[in-house]
Amino acid sequence: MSDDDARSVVKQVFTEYLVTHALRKTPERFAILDEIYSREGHFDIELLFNYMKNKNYRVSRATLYNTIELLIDCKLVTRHKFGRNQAQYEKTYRSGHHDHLIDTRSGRIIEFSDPRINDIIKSACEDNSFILHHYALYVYGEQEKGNH
Amino acid sequence: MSDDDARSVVKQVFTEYLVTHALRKTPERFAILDEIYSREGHFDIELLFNYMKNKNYRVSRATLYNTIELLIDCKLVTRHKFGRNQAQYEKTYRSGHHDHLIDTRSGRIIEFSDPRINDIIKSACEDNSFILHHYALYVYGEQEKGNH
DNA sequence: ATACCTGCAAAGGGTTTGCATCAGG
DNA sequence: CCTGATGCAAACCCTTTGCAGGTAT
Repeated sequence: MSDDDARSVVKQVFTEYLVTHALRKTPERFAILDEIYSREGHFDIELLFNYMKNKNYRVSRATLYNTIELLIDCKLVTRHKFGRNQAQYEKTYRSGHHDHLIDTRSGRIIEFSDPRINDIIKSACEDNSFILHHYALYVYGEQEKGNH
Repeated sequence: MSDDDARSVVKQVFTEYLVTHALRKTPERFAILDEIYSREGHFDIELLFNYMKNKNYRVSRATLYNTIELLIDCKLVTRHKFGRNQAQYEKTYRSGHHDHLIDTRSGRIIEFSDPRINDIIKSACEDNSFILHHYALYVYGEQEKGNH
């Protein structure tokens, strides 16, 4: 599946979500989705705001906050609170679930994934009659110098 | 080990930390530590502030924020950012590591622990030459009604 | 035509900071 | 004594909210 294909699938998912919830398919909402899916890595609202401003696409911060909430709800975007600061976001579709090592000195974030985590989550949910929505595993520490 | 013993051990740990880092052993710092370790469950700064005010122990919020930072650094307290709101804290000494299921509807938090998580963290750190400080696993979802 | 949505700016709320005062070493 | 710590309040910053005007349906 090409990148363009992925972006059109994502657009479909969002469209269906909007229809199902009787929400309007405004151009801003799709422009935001497209901007997010055209980039890699983490971002915060301010960064997204600047990305779009630099393309001369005018969106207000209010709309960004509003739209990202919808995207989280339909699982196209994930929100993280790594440090003490503002929220970080990332696209989720076709990125596969992964977790994060956070270097507390540099703030750098390394992604990793381990298939065993799923089993643990599953049993924790079963044990507590819990219906999973999503999960996040954050590992804080420091990366040794010189090896990377 | 009794509760009182635990509290005195914790006080020792904190004292050593302060000495090592050439920080002052002020009465406020120990009063805050003691207040935290005399209670169970999660708390935020505002709650802690009120706890102490109600005991007629005057501490400023600034000191609470400052001190809790030290307690986190010496691993006597853990900070969580479950939702979008303010930080939640909990004492860590002798509570054993545990993780959290967060009911996104009610906000209720259930603790669980799974020994397998440790292996996963360890290998993730090894693979990335990462020196672990701490980690947190958050599982978001909804608890089924009627079973609890 | 009717809500809903957007943009703007102001309000909000948790956390941090500046500064004068206090007190531990 | 000297420097770090405290308390207070103001500043900060990210996020939310209110309102007037615009637009999807």
